[in-house]
Amino acid sequence: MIDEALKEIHRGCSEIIDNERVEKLLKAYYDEGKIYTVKAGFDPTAPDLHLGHTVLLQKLATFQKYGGRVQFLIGSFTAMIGDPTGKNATRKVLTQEEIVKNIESYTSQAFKILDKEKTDIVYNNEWLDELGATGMLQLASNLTVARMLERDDFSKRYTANTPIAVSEFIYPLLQGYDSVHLQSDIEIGGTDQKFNLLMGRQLQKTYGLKKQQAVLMMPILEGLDGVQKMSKSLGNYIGVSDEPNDMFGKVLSISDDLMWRYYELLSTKSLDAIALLKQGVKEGTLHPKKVKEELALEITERFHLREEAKRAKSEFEKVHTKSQIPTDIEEFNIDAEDGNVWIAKALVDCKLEPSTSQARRDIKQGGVKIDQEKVSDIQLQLTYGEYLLQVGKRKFAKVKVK
RNA sequence: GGUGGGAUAGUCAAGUGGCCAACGACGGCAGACUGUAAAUCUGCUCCCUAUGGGUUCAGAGGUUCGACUCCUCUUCCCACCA
Repeated sequence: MIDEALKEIHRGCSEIIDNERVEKLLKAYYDEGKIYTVKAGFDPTAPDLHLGHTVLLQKLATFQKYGGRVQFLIGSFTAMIGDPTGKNATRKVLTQEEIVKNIESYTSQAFKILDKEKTDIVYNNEWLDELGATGMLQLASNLTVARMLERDDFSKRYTANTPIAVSEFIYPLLQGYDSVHLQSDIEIGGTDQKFNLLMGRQLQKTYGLKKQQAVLMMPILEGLDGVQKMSKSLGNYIGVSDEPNDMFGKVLSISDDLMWRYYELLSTKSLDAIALLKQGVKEGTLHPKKVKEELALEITERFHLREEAKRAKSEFEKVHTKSQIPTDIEEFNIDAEDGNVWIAKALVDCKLEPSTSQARRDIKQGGVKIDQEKVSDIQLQLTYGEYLLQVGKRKFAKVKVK
C-alpha cells in the first residue's frame, strides 16, 4: 500500500529532498490515520491556469489521496515583490480587489483537480503583515549575501551583470517563513523554486521547529513547441478553460516525444499502463496518433463533460481526417455598399487575417479557400450571398454579404 | 556624483549620408509531404485594393537636395570609477 502511494508521489518528480520524511508521514497515515500537511504557494497574479500549473495541482491531489491536507497558499503579500525567477523585477502592484478576483477564479479552476474538502486556502499577508520591520530584520539576519548568491539564478544574473533588486533577496525568506508559520510537513513546487523551498527547511530549523519540511520538486512542463516552458505569454499553452475543441486539437498537435512527457506529468493512467503504450508504439502495434488521441481525450474530459470531449474528438476527425468543415463556425455579416466586397477585406473583417497585406500573401500562396475552392485572384470581389471562408487548415468563418 | 558604451521590426542582431521597409538568425504564417506529429523542402513575414503609396530604426528638435546613419537636448539601460 505504502509502496504504491510512494510510487505515485514520486512520479514525474525531478527531485525529492528528505524522502525519508515523506515515507514516515505516509507510514503514520497508514498505521494511525495521521494527517499531514502539504504546502504549495501560488501567485495571485495569473488567473488563467494552464496545464503547466496543473502538474503541481495534480501532485497535490495525489497527496490528498494518501492522507495529505493541502495548504493552498496564496502569496497575497509576496505578490507585491515580484518573483525573482521572473524576467523583469518590476511588476504591477495589484489592488486588493484585483487580488480577490484573481484568487476566486484561480481557486475555482484549481478545484477541478483538488479535493475541496482536503484543502485549506491560506493567505500569507495574514501573518507577514504582522511581522513588521523588527521581524523582517530578524528574518533577514538568518541569511548571508554570499549564501544568497549561491542560488543559481542569482549567481547567474550577478555574473552576467543583470540587476538584482534587494527586495528579491527578501522573497525566499518570506516564502520560507510561510513554512515556519504553517508548520508544513511537505512543500512542493517547481524545480525553479528549489532555493526558496530549501529556505523553508532552513528557517523551520532556525525558528526551532522539531521537524523540517520535506521538499518535492516538479519539473517545468514544456509548452506546445516542446522547448520552452508552457506559459501564456509565449502562447504555447493549453488553458484549463480552453474550449473542448481547442483543447483536444492542441493536445493532438504536440510532438510524439512531448506526448510521453505529458503522459507522465498529466495523465492519471498508471505508470505501468503508460509503459505498455510506449512499448506498443515502439513495436509498431500501436499507432502513435491513437495513443495521442487517448491522451487528448483524457485531458479534455478532465476539464469538460465527457460528452463534450467525445464530441471534440469526432469533430476533430471530421475536420482533419475527412477534411470536412467543422460544425460550429463563427458567422459574420458584412454590408456591401455597392454590392461588392473585396476578398482580402472580408478575410480581415472575419478575423481570419490580421491585415489585408497578410491576406494577399496567403491568397497568393494558395492558402485561402471559398466554399472549398482555392482562391487565385487577389482582386476577387464577393457579391451578395453566403460564403464559407477558410484560411490555412484550421481557420474557418461563415460570411453573409448583404 | 564622474567617465565611457548602448537603445534598430515578435526576439536576437547587421547596417555608420542615398543602392534601406532596412543583411542574417530564430520565431510566426502559408504551401508540399504527413498522422493538423516530428524531420525535411518552398515561399512569405510594417501598413494600404498595391509593378504604386504611406508610416518606421527610443523621444523631441536641427544640419542636408537626401538621415537608421551627422549635431543638440530628453528618457531609459549597461560598464568602469567614487
